[in-house]
Amino acid sequence: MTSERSSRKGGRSRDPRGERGIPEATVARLPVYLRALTSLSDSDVSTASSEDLATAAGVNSAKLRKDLSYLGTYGTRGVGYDVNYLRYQIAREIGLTQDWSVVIIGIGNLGHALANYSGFASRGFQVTALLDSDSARVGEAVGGLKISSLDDLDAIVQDNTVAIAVIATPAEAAQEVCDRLVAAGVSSILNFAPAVLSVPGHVDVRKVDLSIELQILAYHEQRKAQGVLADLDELEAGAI
Amino acid sequence: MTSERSSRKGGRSRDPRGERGIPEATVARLPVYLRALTSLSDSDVSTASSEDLATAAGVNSAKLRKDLSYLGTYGTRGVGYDVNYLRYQIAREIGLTQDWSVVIIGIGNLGHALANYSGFASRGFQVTALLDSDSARVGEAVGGLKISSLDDLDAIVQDNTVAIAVIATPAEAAQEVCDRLVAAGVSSILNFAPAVLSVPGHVDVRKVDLSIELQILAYHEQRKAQGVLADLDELEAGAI
DNA sequence: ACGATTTTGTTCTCGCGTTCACAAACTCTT
DNA sequence: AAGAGTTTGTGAACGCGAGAACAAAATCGT
Ligand SMILES: NC(=O)c1ccc[n+]([C@@H]2O[C@H](COP(=O)([O-])OP(=O)(O)OC[C@H]3O[C@@H](n4cnc5c(N)ncnc54)[C@H](O)[C@@H]3O)[C@@H](O)[C@H]2O)c1
Ligand SMILES: NC(=O)c1ccc[n+]([C@@H]2O[C@H](COP(=O)([O-])OP(=O)(O)OC[C@H]3O[C@@H](n4cnc5c(N)ncnc54)[C@H](O)[C@@H]3O)[C@@H](O)[C@H]2O)c1
Repeated sequence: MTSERSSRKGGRSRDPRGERGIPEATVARLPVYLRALTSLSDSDVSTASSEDLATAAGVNSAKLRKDLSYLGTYGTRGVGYDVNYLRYQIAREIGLTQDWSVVIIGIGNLGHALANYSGFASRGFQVTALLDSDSARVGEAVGGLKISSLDDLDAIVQDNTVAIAVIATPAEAAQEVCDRLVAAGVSSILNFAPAVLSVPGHVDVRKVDLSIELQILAYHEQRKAQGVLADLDELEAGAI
Repeated sequence: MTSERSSRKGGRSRDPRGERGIPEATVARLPVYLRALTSLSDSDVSTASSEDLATAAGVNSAKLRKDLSYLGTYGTRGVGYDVNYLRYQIAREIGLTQDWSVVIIGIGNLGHALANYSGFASRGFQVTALLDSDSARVGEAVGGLKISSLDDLDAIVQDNTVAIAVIATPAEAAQEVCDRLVAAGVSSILNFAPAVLSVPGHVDVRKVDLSIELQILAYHEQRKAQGVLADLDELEAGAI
């Protein structure tokens, strides 16, 4: 969706190793369920039905039940799901029982916003380094961290066992930065630059592209407008 | 995708009006093709084959050809596509031959970055207003615009015939802001707040959720790590 | 003029994802 | 204890999207 699909072949179909895999579409929804469960838990709700959860997550309840069924049978028929128990199970499945170290490359407009964002830490993602190639920026403190030089990348990735990196550089620099990240051992990348990244098969790339989102909205908006015009034409043609 | 599907029923299947619709998955890729074409055009390439374009866009060439076939038959067999002609046709189809007026609500960390971003204007999206509820922020100039009060929303939307709004407020405020936008006549919303928005059927919502993206990466990362462990076990068990 | 070559547009097939619908399993009431 | 009422988990049907494969259409070389 909305985004570049993972480069690995998806699906729950038989793995070489025989492990059960969760469908990609389901993986993308689990975080939404997690958020809904956290919200319910904060309101001291201890049990919720698939209908309740589905409403909170903005999906249809059959889909939610099927999604959860890939994790195991954590519900009780006639009752529903234990909010805290299910929350833990989803968190475990996604891998949020451990903390993840994240580095951000390119501390410009967007990089600053990301570095100052508190919503990552609260979900188990610890920003451990900020990197920029601009020597004028190196040393500057942002969100409690000092900006490091890109030359320190290898050392930083090793020291913090970083698996996830965020690219917020201009598009021209994205592929080169990406290559250096991969060489340093990073195997998951979130890319904000409007560029197609090419990576080896074991590396996952996801992209966030605001211009594309706006263009998709524009397409539908244009269609709505055309519909209105067509309706007007029908009226003028005396179709009613 | 990465993102909340459009609320309208998708697909190219027969419309009540009988207009041909473009599949949602194709719509999401057209902007990528557009970017690739622009890049080729800037390098003075006048003709490109589906293979060339597919490589530049990071997709498979059969998929690209099929996508383009929904727009019309703009290629020449044995030759390829005229870069500028195709670029114009895609832009027209998406609705980029007109300019779109965009407003941003919530000018905090992220809102500032968006307001300062030049990449929107260059793709036909004109940011015409910045709104915030914090009276201390109203009047502040950001990226050549002054922040307006949320109370002026109705007037601003009317004056600029705004169809598209970007929500960058905290999650708690998102639904209320959304309701006000819809009431003012906005029918396309790009939501950055980690909240499920409920809107009437004629309004399109797309969401950009960084925490979800990171969690999806974490899931795959965890799986890779488990795979390595399993391999180690096999080794220890003398499987080789 | 014509065969070889290139490349598009489209048909066909397969697999994934969504949704419906219902039996199974649990609780609650009497 | 038994029947009524809930709610889960899943089998089955269906539609959309991806990709392989190929016929049709254009160019090029001779
Ligand atoms: N600002 C936004 O709201 C926004 C919105 C959508 C997309 N984007 C995209 O995000 C990216 C960043 O946008 P921005 O507005 O922050 O840009 P920016 O120019 O403000 O910041 C880019 C930063 O990257 C650094 N940089 C450049 N080359 C580098 C390299 N090789 N290695 C490391 N750092 C390098 C620069 O020094 C600068 O600090 C761009 O690709 C942009 O298209 C930004
Ligand atoms: N900063 C990031 O990098 C980042 C990343 C991912 C998601 N987000 C999400 O984006 C949203 C904004 O993040 P941020 O870091 O900019 O937060 P922020 O707190 O810096 O900014 C929020 C802004 O919204 C304004 N606001 C609050 N209520 C409002 C209302 N009812 N109407 C209009 N304006 C209102 C506030 O005055 C403030 O200026 C949040 O929902 C956040 O979760 C941010």
